[in-house]
Amino acid sequence: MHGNPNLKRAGTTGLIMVAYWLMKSEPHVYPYEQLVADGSTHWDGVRNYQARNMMRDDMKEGDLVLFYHSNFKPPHVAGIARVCKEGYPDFTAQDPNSKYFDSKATPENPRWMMVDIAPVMQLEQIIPLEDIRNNPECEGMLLIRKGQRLSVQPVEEEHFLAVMRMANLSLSDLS
DNA sequence: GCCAACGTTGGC
DNA sequence: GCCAACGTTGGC
Repeated sequence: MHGNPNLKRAGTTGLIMVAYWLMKSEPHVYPYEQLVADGSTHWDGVRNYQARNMMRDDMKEGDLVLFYHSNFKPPHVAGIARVCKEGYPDFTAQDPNSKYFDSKATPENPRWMMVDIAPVMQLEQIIPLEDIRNNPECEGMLLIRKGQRLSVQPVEEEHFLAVMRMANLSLSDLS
């Protein structure tokens, strides 16, 4: 039960092993601009076991993240982020004053986990969901699978690179 | 605002 | 362990 056996962590540069993710945020709640203003943030409030498991087991420091704005017209990728702190307990689950409070979460069994992310680059032009859906290079991407609603999801390298190309970016632009 | 898809809960 | 009911997600 440890780690995702399907997760590829192939080294793009041959030196640094990076995996890719997509994280959804509602811009009315927490937009990419806020991540830039904050410098980094803890990704609290995820209450889905699949997403939790990925944050707990699979997301590593330096992994790259497509920061996605959901519940917005149009829904879109707004920027690139990176994981800057690996999985640790989501303390909001143990805070009775938090809207994410979960009475089953304890210090011994925190139940929910989170990672920290930091901004890497805001896209000069957002990439709308529809453009991703219409891009043959993005075929098979979880984001555009019917019924898919995971707020944290793995992204294959070829798909990450395809989205980057849509933004006229390459990996070297991120360093 | 609608609603399909999905995850969780809880009775049995 | 099944599954109906319910709540949430999130595109449209």
